[in-house]
Amino acid sequence: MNTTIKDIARIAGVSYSTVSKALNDNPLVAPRTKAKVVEVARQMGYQPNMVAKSLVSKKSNIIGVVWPRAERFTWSSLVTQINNTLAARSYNMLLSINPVDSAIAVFSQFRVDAILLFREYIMDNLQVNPPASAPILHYGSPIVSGYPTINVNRKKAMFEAVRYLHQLGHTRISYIGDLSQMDLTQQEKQAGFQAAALQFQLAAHPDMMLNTQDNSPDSGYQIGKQMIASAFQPTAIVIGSYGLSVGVMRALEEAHIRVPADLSVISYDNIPQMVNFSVPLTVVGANVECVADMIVSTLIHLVENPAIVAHYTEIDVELVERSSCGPPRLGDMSAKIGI
Amino acid sequence: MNTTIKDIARIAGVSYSTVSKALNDNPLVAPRTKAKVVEVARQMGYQPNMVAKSLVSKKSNIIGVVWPRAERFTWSSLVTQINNTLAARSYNMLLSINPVDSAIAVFSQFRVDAILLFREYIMDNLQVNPPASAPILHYGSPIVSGYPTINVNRKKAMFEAVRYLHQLGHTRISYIGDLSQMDLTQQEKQAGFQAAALQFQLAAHPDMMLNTQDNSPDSGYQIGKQMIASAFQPTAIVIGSYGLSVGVMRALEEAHIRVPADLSVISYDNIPQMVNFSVPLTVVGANVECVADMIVSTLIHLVENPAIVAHYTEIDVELVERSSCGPPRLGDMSAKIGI
DNA sequence: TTGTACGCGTTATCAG
DNA sequence: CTGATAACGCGTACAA
Repeated sequence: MNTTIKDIARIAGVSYSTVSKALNDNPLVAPRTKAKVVEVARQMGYQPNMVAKSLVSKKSNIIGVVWPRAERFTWSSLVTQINNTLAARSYNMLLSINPVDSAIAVFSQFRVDAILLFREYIMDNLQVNPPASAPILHYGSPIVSGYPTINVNRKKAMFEAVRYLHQLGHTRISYIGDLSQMDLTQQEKQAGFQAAALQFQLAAHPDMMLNTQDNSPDSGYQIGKQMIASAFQPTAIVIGSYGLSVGVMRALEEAHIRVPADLSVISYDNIPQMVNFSVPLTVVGANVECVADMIVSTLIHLVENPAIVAHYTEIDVELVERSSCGPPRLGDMSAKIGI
Repeated sequence: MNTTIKDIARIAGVSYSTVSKALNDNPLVAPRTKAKVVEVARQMGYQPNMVAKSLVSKKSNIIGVVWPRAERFTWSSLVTQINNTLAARSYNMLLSINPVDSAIAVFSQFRVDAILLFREYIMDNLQVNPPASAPILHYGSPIVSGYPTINVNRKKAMFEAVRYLHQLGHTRISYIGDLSQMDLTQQEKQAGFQAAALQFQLAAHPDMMLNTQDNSPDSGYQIGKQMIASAFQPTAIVIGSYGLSVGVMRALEEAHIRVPADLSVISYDNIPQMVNFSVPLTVVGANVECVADMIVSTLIHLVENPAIVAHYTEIDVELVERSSCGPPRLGDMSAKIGI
């Protein structure tokens, strides 16, 4: 049995309402009484029952996070960061990797203070029924959802990636990414690339846009080989995600294509793991700490301000220069392969 | 304002205790009444308040997981799996990546039903004070902690890895891993390797055991290069973790060492990502689903059985054969003659 | 079969 | 300053 304020009251010889006050730094209690109560509580190993606390205060200090897939590497560092930032503000995090609807239902039942919703696919149902009992913050998708939304400016990220390569002198640039219609975040990246291709008058070619269908290393590997063999022969490539980069880099190494001597590579996803390639990758993407800070402060704002109006916040990206990009090579790729 | 059973009672024209019964499939309520109540509840979008529920039932249906580091990839698939298994048994998971003590304190305050404790380092303090209000299950460390403990038999894993290589004909085998004294799980692996080295009379050499100090790809890379240049020249290597393998494989590729033609490689950590190397890695380690199942059922057992006795459960490992191991290269066959 | 009353551990509002 | 007492939403003996 856990000790309660009533137990403390009995031992300390006061009423339990006095104990409550003493333990909550309520000024309406004599310093001597307070000291005594605190001491007794300490001795008895008292730990406040948050369950009872939330029942009366209607606040749980828990943020529910709907996380579709924990294995998805790119987001695990973000979730970690969010948890840390949340802890610093004395909130706790309840994770669910169930489907959106059921996850929200569970969170509603536990009366979390707010819900953070990671979402990738356009077909995930957002019509929550019955409606959630807590404000929802939506992350990871560029559409207006009726909920407050935070999104990384992926379009701009890709635009900047191309601009960077263009400044280095590249004009034949390929895009390797998931071009499917389902995932809006992928579409944004694609759109950013294409806008830049137009603006900087890149060489156009049927094999310029390479569709991996998904973000797995395996698809990256397959499409990487396809890119190497294609007629387009780009001098630089832009890759849509970390997972794809893993596979593409494998394909490149197998074909003994040197990065950046033979081919410049830039990838989306600004995460530390990008250093762990045979050549550390230059990347574009939002800084994880930035995103976490933005998410957490918005979340807390949502909790504290009862009247929430839907809004859309865009997070800016940064380009992290490492060793995978350089000027275009002099001859073409096939000439180099013999070395 | 969320709807409560009192609201439902008013609309349905019954008392709220009847509502409670109807919603909990209590047989002491007429089918007609029950149907009506259920219908009203549905229409009003009623969601039971788990907070109030746990206050009275003293059960939260939450399992707290103390997770030192979410970035550590090896465990993220395990956590995912545990979450799924838990959900199937209608439990929820509260994650904390805070230090052990504070994480347990928070969980105690939320009155979680049980706590799962991932722990790596020997110096993490386990003397929880004040004591946790829920049973603790300890995972990931071979020592007896006073708590029920589940542990993977890493020693046997490494032994089997060596046995496998030995059967393939190898006698000069190196171990690349974290040999520091702090982390008991790493020590177990090392001990398993050394026991096998003795049993199978492997060639001994000062450069046989290579200490990476940690499990980062970068250390793997450095030590990998060191191994390549060493006087020992093993025909096979055993790697202590996924992270290290990432770095070692990079070093191998850079040096144009073919796997398994020039060098056989086997690694600890039985996770799907092991396929995503230039050559899919043969591995040893516990099956993640197995571990998750064991952990979850033990957890639930702990919750349901009030009197818990400390015990120690060991999980068996499996060897997953892929393409990174073969017979020693020809120049070394002389060593095999004696067998 | 249904309704009443109490308790779970807290906070908050009043009297004293 | 301190101590009753009423919520908070729900389950559950027990009474009707």
